[in-house]
Amino acid sequence: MARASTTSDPFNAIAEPRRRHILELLAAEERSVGDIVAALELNQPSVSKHLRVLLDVGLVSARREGRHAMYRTNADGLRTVHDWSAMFAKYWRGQLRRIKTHAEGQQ
Amino acid sequence: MARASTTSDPFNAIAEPRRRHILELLAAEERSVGDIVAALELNQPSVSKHLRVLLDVGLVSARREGRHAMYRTNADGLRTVHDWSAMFAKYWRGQLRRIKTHAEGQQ
DNA sequence: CTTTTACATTCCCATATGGGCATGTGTCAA
DNA sequence: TTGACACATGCCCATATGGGAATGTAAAAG
Repeated sequence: MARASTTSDPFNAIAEPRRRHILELLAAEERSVGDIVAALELNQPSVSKHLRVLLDVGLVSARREGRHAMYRTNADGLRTVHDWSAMFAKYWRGQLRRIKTHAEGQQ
Repeated sequence: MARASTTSDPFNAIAEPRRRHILELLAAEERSVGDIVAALELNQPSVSKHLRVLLDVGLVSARREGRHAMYRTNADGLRTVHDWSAMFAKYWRGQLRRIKTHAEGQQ
């Protein structure tokens, strides 16, 4: 078996740095493919392919406006990632330090 | 170009479901390879390879104890993932609902 | 209808797996 | 030293890319 598909889940989809950039770019505002191509330094086909992956896994939504394809990040799709990583928060050193600080404040 | 290396960053490393399982398993307590093999249903070589990837990217630490190799999750390495995904929190529908609820409480 | 614009797909190919199996290595026991 | 035990690596192979280039397609313009 090889590596799992990028469209199998959000974790695989965001493994690509460029896809993370795209998600960051489309988080605040809807953008056309051309805007993304201009913002990142990628060829149009590459951007379209990445958007396809993100669309398949549900991390972006698409809308057609005339000749323009408008994309937007579906932030809810990233809750899975956030929740998973949050499980480890209590083991962070910073967290322990915070707990320690809190405990010292109690004295 | 193909997909980036699994050891290039935490995002690529956690793209594998089995590696996420391993990280969950080793988050609370240090464990030997044999324990992990028993806990997950994987062959020993597969587990060792996944641990190698996690070690290279810094998501686990290893220690030698006699014939046993003890591994433990380095939770700090997941802060990158957590922080990144947290950027999208303000766009969550649940978050908006919470803001709305909060606003209603203000009235 | 033809052309241009804005994307989406397809092809080709080098690269990076991840699993199964075999083998090498380090450590403790006899 | 020999043998068993616990892992780590190496090999082989099917699979899934991701980029570049070329091509297909939908929609507005002329």
